[in-house]
Amino acid sequence: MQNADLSIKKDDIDLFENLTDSEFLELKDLFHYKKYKKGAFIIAENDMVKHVYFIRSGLVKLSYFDDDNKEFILSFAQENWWETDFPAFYNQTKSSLTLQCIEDTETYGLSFDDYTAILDKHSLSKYFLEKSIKGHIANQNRILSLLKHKPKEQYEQFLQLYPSLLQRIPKSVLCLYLGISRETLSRLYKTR
Amino acid sequence: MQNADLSIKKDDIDLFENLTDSEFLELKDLFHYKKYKKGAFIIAENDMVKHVYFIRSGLVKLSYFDDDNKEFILSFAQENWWETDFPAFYNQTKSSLTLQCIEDTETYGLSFDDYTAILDKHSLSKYFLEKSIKGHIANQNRILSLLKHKPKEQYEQFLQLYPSLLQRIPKSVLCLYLGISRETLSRLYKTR
DNA sequence: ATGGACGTGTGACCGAAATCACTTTCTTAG
DNA sequence: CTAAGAAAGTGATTTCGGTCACACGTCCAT
Repeated sequence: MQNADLSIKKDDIDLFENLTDSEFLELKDLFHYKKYKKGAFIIAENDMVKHVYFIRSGLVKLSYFDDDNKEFILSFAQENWWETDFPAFYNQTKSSLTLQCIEDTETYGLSFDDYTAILDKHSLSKYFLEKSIKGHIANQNRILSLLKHKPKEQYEQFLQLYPSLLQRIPKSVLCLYLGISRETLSRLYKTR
Repeated sequence: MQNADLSIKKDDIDLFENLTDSEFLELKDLFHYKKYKKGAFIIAENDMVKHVYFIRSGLVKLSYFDDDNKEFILSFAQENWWETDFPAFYNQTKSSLTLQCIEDTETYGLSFDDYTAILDKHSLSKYFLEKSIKGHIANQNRILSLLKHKPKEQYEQFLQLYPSLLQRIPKSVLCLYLGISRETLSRLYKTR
């Protein structure tokens, strides 16, 4: 009924938190709402990657598929994270990764052109820098965990860092993120 | 003889490229030059991490040592990269990582306070964002490589991405980055 | 020049985790 | 409610890469 229900609100994206009302009004129309069903692809392989996506609700996985179609999960992204195939997004080329929903997911897409256009405004680059640093730290933890290649420790680190995600991600998917086989993962949490 | 030789120049750090002369003059004294010998620690374990370091010349490694004092290398940083123990830097706490020189290295240190103070000036946050995104993409490539855990592929990817580094890094150090043993690494490039 | 530290190559052995094959349990759509 | 498919558990087997042990070469520093 009310159009207001469909339009973006100031508290839909944490990016808007520090903006004045007029700054918010200036930017709000650049963020395009879209809803995806569980299993749907936000980015499919070889898509042109025109947007970076803010996850408003739900859970997605960013994956690479090798020549044998074996899947490797680069990251999970949940509420309040920005995700996309960054190499493809930045170079405006076709994706070599896929972004697929593990749950029903709501996103706000921001196009590359709009992204670059607004970066200089209202300390948005500072906002994205903070997000990026957080991601960098998370990635370093992940790398360290992978370097040790002790399945048990990896599982336990994941358990410790993201306890809530454990319930939302099937074990058969988690193992693609941890880099261990489904079977070893299955054997892990019973022998203890 | 000449003081000028000791003071920072505009082309010492790519950060200054897009600044006017007056903007440069305003900032230049915040960057503290320091020279390290090969093997020296820029950050030792449990140091307070007060600075982020711009590598002007040389090569460093960012490492974690586990309880058995086994070393894992999170990243190499060479010319024109910024490096530090980011979790410790951002929280201004003691480092759990070490930053050690593989070669004689020249750095410009920027303190946390100065860093936060100048972020809002002259689109510096945009500069750091770009650096951060590049790091993010590099990290994702690394993660993917580690997930596959095929020593051969990992070595070849490193070879492809950083051919010049291969000559500068001892094999016994490279293996700590690739997450494979010195012996398997040694056997790799002969069987082909 | 020589001895020690360091980096590297190589063989033998072993074990942890991948793979394969199958069963059981849990979901979900009709 | 039930059938079909997805997810998860489990045993048997194999294999890749780690560990151990030792040899060899090179580069400084005394």
